[in-house]
Amino acid sequence: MATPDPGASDPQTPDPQTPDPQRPGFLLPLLLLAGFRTLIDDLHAELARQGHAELRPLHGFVLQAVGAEGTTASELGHRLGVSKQAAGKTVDRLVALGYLERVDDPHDARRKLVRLTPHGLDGLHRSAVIFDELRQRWVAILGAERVAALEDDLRTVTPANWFRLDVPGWFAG
Amino acid sequence: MATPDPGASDPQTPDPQTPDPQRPGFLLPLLLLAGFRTLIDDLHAELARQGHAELRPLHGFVLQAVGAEGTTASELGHRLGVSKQAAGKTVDRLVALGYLERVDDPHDARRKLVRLTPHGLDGLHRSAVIFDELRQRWVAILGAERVAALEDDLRTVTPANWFRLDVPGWFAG
DNA sequence: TAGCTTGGTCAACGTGGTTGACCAAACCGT
DNA sequence: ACGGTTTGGTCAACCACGTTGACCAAGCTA
Repeated sequence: MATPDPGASDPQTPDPQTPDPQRPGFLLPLLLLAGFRTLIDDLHAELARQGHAELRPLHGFVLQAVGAEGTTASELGHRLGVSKQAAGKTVDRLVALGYLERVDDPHDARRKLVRLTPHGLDGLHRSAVIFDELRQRWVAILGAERVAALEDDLRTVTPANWFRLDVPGWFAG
Repeated sequence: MATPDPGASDPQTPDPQTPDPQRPGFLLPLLLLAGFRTLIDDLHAELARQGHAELRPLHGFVLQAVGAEGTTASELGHRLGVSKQAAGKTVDRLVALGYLERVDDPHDARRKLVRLTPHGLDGLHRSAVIFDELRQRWVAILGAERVAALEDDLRTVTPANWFRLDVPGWFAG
């Protein structure tokens, strides 16, 4: 690593030229990511202001996936599209933060129910409210039709199974 | 293709079927993320088909950020919005994969230029082509005006500095 | 009862990020 | 010319989030 590498001559290009034409395809994913991250960043800035500074970007979706009724780690992994081990580790972290709790299932000694604590329920409700406010901010800027069209268009070009809408608990509370 | 989902995206239509009030704000970030990930997944499926199975989702943007002229790890971190250490580790991985190379800067013994190898250039060009094709696929589904409107709207609601358009090398080929 | 399936956990590892510390080279003001 | 500051790169430790594979206890079923 410390050995200098000879042979590199004339890497200097004082004239920054753009040889290729514009690639519009590169912008689309960036804009989608920017829109997503803008919402997420604003959400967590506001959540931190409201006493939930510990919540990481992913956690809100996990709380949403757990839902008011609770689930198991395996089912949670299925809902989130990750392995049960990954879901279990995420649950561990949220338990340590006080957002989730594990309780034994009296009907099945293998299962351990994952439930929202009051703190977790509070965070989930606040997330929903803040997301609604952020969407309203977009509506105020773009107009309701444009935002609705944006959502409709994205729903159209997105595989239907992306959201696992078949799984109960999503987007219902 | 577009499955009409009554009440899911229209806050003006009351849907007595759902117990809780609709939280439209939750859908917006998910749809944006779904659109982004759909593009990225399709890109990498196609890249793998074209001999770039090793490229991970992030790497295309890194290659784009490096650009044809090359940069340093610090500058790369600035462009990507991460620390110079993180950028350095990402460069390490891409060097190991044969997409980037490090050469000493003869004008400044501290700097180590990061440049695309021919393999990296090939991957970058293929990414650009595939992204363009994916955007064309969206245009075929939604129409050119809707896709353009979607991009315009996202640009409007996104902080201007998100893309670091001031930094040379971005989106210029 | 025997055997398969399911839910949870542990271990090892990979990727992508962070801070803090440190060093050498470059820059700059006296 | 010297000495202090800035800059570029690296190392180390750590964290979040994901993967496979192995394993075990409990439940289900032929």
